[in-house]
Amino acid sequence: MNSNMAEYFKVLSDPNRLKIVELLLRGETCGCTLIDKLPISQPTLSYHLNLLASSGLSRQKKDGTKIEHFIERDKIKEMIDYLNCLLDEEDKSCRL
Amino acid sequence: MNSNMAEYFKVLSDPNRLKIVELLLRGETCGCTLIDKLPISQPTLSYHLNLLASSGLSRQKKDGTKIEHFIERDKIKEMIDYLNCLLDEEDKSCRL
DNA sequence: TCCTTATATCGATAATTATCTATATTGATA
DNA sequence: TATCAATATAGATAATTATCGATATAAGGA
Repeated sequence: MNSNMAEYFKVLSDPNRLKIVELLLRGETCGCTLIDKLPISQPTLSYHLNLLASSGLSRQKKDGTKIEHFIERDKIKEMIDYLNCLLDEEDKSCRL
Repeated sequence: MNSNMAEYFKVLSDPNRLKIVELLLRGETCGCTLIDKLPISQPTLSYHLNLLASSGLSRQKKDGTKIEHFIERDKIKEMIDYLNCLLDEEDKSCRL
């Protein structure tokens, strides 16, 4: 169960990337609007958005010259399940 | 709310450190027993255990020559709350 | 007091990371 | 086709990170 977890946590471990995740989950979809809300350059934003996608935590959809980004909510849920599992002393089926 | 989150995620983002957290939550308390279950040297283990404590995710208690380590379960709960908050579109009180 | 066990510190290092500027590519539109 | 907007790539870099071996410290027990 924890196979990908360290990697997922790593994705959320950078403040700017975490902010990006928050914004994507609050309605933003486009790098072109994210860029104005972050203290980073466009190439750096591109780097983060790619990292997000290649970790599997987001999915991309091309729309003309734009790219729409969507957080994979199920992956966040997996993280929540994992953490609950960590805290759960009873559930032996909770394979770590 | 997300003030410490990136840092907490960073603590869990290293596979060996995550394993340490799992072991501490499954009954281990001592570096001296952890060391046999991890593919790292004693100084590296010491480094991770210190990082864990200085992030606030664990607490230490001296016991003679040993040191007992305890995960702060409330901090893990905070992480769960934060992630739930991320996914929750309704709750406006969920300040990110 | 010496030995043993647990832990910490030092110094070094290879790898990774987040960042930048400059430039290229891609696709839509005037 | 020339231009513009969005994104990507290249190349460089400073900072951070996880790791090690060697050694030091601290505390308990024979």
